[in-house]
Amino acid sequence: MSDGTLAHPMGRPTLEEVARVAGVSRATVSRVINGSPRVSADVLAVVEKAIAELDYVPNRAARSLVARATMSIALVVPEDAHRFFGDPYFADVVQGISDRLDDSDYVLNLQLTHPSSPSEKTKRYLLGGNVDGALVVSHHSGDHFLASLGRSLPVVFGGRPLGDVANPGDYYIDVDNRAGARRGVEHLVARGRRTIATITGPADMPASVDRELGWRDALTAAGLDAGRVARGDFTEAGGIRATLALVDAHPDLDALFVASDLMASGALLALEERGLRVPDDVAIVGFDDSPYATRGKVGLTTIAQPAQQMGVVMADTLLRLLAGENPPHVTTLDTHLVERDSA
Amino acid sequence: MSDGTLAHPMGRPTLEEVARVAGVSRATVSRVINGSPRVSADVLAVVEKAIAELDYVPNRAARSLVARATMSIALVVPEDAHRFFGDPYFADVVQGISDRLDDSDYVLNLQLTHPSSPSEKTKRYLLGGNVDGALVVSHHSGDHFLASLGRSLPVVFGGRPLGDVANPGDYYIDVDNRAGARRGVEHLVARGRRTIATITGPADMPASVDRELGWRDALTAAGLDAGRVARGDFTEAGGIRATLALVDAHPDLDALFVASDLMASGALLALEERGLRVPDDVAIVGFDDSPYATRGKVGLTTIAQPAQQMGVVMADTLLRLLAGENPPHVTTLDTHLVERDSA
DNA sequence: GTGAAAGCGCTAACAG
DNA sequence: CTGTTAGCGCTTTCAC
Repeated sequence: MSDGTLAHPMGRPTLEEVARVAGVSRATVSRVINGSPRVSADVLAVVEKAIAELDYVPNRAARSLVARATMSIALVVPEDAHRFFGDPYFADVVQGISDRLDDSDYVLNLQLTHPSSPSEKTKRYLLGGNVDGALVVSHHSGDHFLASLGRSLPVVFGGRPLGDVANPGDYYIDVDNRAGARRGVEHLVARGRRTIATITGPADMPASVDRELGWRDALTAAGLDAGRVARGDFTEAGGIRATLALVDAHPDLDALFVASDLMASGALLALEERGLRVPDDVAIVGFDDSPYATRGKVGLTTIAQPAQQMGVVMADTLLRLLAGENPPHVTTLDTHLVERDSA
Repeated sequence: MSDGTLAHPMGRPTLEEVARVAGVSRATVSRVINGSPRVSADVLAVVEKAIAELDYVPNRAARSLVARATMSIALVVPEDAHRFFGDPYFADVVQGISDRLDDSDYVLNLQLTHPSSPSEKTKRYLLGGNVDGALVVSHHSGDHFLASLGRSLPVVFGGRPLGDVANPGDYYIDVDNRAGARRGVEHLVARGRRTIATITGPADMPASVDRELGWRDALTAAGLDAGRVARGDFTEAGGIRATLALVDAHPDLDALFVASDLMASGALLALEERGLRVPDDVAIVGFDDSPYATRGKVGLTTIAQPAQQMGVVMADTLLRLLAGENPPHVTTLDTHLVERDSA
C-alpha cells in the first residue's frame, strides 16, 4: 500500500454500530435517520446521541440500492466548455441549480458533452440508470439524443427547445424573451427613438427568434418600420460586424436593440469607431444584464433575465418530478428593464 | 403515479437475468463484466451476447456497496460561481478534468462552495465517504477545511497552496509561474525595453507572488531596476486603475508585464485613454493566453499556461492515487510565450 | 473454468 | 412504538 493511500483507520461506522451503541435495533436507527414519526422521544434522543458520537453518515450506495434511486442528477452541458463557462449567464444558472440542490439529498453529476452528439459513454451513463434525472443547459437544441432523452428519464431543459425537436411531454424553463425584447424596444420608443434596428442571435436558437419577434412587436405597435435587421452570433466580434454593417447601410439609425450584452458591448466599440456617441446619436438596449453591461465606459441599458432563478426553478421542477409531483411542463420567467446610460 | 414519472416499463435488467438468459451462474457473468481471465471463450461469447441483448448495465450502487468505493470524485469549487465560470482558465481546467475522467469509471460531482468556508453539508459530503477523492480548483487557498482535507481523503489541488496552509503530504499540480513570468519579461528586454513595470495579482495568491518573482528575476538578471510595481486584483477594472497609477507615477515607462490577460486588457484601455500607443510607446506582455488576449484591437503578447493539461494531470494524479499508485506530490507544468502585437 | 453461498449497509414489510 | 426478517444487485471466497 502506497503512502498516498489515506484509508480511514477503522472504517466508517455503520448503522449497525449505531444500533449497538444506542441499544436498539437497526430498524429503529433507520427510522430516526429517515425522520419517521414512529419513534419515542427518549429513544430518539439516545439514537441521535449515538449518531453524533460515532459521527455516523449513512452509506449512500446501500441506501440507493434498496431505494432503487441513485439520488444523483446529471447536469448535461452539450456545449463547448469555453462557450459554456465563458458565459456569465450559465454561471448563474449553475449557481441556481447548485443552490436549490443544496437543500436536497441529490448531488450533481457534471456531464460535459460534445454539442452535436454526446459520447457513447454519456449516453450509457444517462440511460443506464446512473442518475435519477437530468438537467440540460444549453443554447443549442438540435441534438436528437438529448431531445428524446425525456422519454427515458425525467429531464428538465433550460430554455425552450426549438420547435422541431421539442416533445410534447418535455419539461422546460424559459425566459419570456419576446416580452423582454418588446419591453426594451418600448423603452427606446418612449425615449423618442424612431429608427430602431436590431442585432439578432443565431437563427437556430429560440432565444434569438423570440427576441427578434419582441422587437418587431414593439415596432409594429408603435407604427414604426421593422426593416433594419442584422444577424449576429452572440459574440462581441459579431456585434461589431453587425453594427458596422447596420450603421453603414442605415445612416439615419438612432437606436439599436441588441439581443445580448456581449454583442451590445461590440456595438459600443463599433459605434465609437464610427464616431457615433451613445446614447446621443444612437441609443442601445442590450439583453442579459451580464457583467458586460457595466464593463465599458458607458453603462448598458439592458433587459435582465433571472439566470440564477432559472437554475433554481430547473432544479426545483426536476425535484418535484422525482418526488412524483406534477410540476408545470413549461415555466416562463419574467425579465425586467435595467436602465443605465446607453438608452 | 403522475404522468410525469417515466419509469422503465419492466425495470432495468439485472445481472441475474443476464445469467439466466446466458444459462450460467451470476458469478460467471460477474467475471465477464469485470474482465476476469478465468472464463472460457465460448461462455464469454454467450454471456456477452446476453448482455448486449438485454442492454444490461451494471448497477453502480450495488457495485459500490460491495466494492466499498463510490467511484465518484468531487470537483470542489470554493469560489464564487461568477468568478469561477467567468474565468476561461477554469473552463479549460474543467474540460481537462472531464476529458481525463471520461476514460475512467469515475464520475464527477460538482461541489460549489463558499470561498471562505464550505457548508456543513459539503463537509459532511466530502468527509462522509460519498466520494473516493476530490479535486480542488481555485485561486484561493486560505481555507482551513480544504487545506486539511487531504488528511482524510485523497485530494489533488490545482495550483500550489499558499505556504502556510500547504501540508507536506499534499498533492498539487502547478504551473511554473515564475519561469513563465521571467520568460515574458526577458522577451520585453530582448525587444529593447528598459523601464519595465509590473501589475501583480492579489498578494494572497501564490500565482501572483510567483509571477512577480519571475518579473524581478528577469530584471535583476538584465541589470534593470525592479522598482515599479502596482498591485492589481486580476480584474479588468483593477488593470485599468493600476496602469493609470503606473504611467502617471512613471512617465518614462516603456513596458508593462501584467500578471493576467484580463488585467492586461484593462491596461490596453488605460493606455489608450492616456494617448499612449501599444507597443510603440509601451509594450505589454500578459499572462494566460486567454480569449481576452485576442479580444481587443491589439493582440496581446502573453504567457500561455496549459490550463486544459492542468485539468488532465490533476485528474490523472488523483486516479493514480486511487489506484494505489504513487504519483508525484508536485507536478509543475510549463508555460510558453505567445507573440502577438503588444510586445 | 464454474457454481453455491455469504454478505456489503440499508430499508421495508410484518409482527408484536 | 420497536424488533425480526428479508432482500436490493453485485462481488467474492470456497468448493467442485
